[in-house]
Amino acid sequence: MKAQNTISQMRRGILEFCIISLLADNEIYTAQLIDRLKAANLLVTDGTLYPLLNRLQKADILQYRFVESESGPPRKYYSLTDEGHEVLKDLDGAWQDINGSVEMIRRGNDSE
Amino acid sequence: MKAQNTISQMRRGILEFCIISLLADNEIYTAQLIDRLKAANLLVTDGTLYPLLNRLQKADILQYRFVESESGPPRKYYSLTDEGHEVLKDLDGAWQDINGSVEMIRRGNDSE
DNA sequence: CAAGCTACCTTGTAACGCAAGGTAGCTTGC
DNA sequence: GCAAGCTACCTTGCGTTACAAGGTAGCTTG
Repeated sequence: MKAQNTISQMRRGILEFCIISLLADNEIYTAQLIDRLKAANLLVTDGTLYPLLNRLQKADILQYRFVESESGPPRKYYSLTDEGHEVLKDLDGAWQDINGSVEMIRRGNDSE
Repeated sequence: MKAQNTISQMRRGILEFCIISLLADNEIYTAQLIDRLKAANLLVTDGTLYPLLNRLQKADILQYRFVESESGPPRKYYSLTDEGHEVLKDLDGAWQDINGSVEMIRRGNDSE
């Protein structure tokens, strides 16, 4: 299917947005994040996620704390910083704008 | 603004989709395409567009014909191939799925 | 104390958008 | 009839990113 490349690209673009959204009100760690994304049909591997989380953390958008597990090594639980919440607001607005743009383009064609 | 990188990434992902959508019912050339995208708040330069159009054409999604201009060099007017229309259907479905995923993630947070 | 699981991280590859620079057809002014 | 300038198309080099594959180390279990 030739659309596949394009579709994964569309997904890529919103991955960061989804992660930040998921962390807005929850303190979760990587494996949970992957599960949540999977539940929303956004497949990701941990090799994608770890660099991304580190990048966002260095950008002061995310913070984490180590939490010891009952069965295994400690986990990094991530949450948004204050700045992260600001960024989320911006992204939310941007998402709605983009949505509007796409709707405009899709509808524009039908009438022309 | 730290959200800017992420926002351009979101836009990138849908650029190809928007281009294919714009060509669905119109035969247009590059400069017009840029104008249409600009009208929908999606800024692009021609350096981005030409390689993209060539790629889509090689993938049999787009076709073009040269049309002589009244004032200047001839223009490549692009349109969708039959396969391009198929791809568009797929992309349209994928877009709605992604939209659903994002909505699910955005709402999921409010209630948890 | 060894085997196995879980969690975190790194490296190498390929794709892409974009800025900058380049080529060539066509018109306009002299 | 030719030089200057505009328009349209295309290429190159760079930085960023997702992803697959491979690696390290804590913790539990027999």
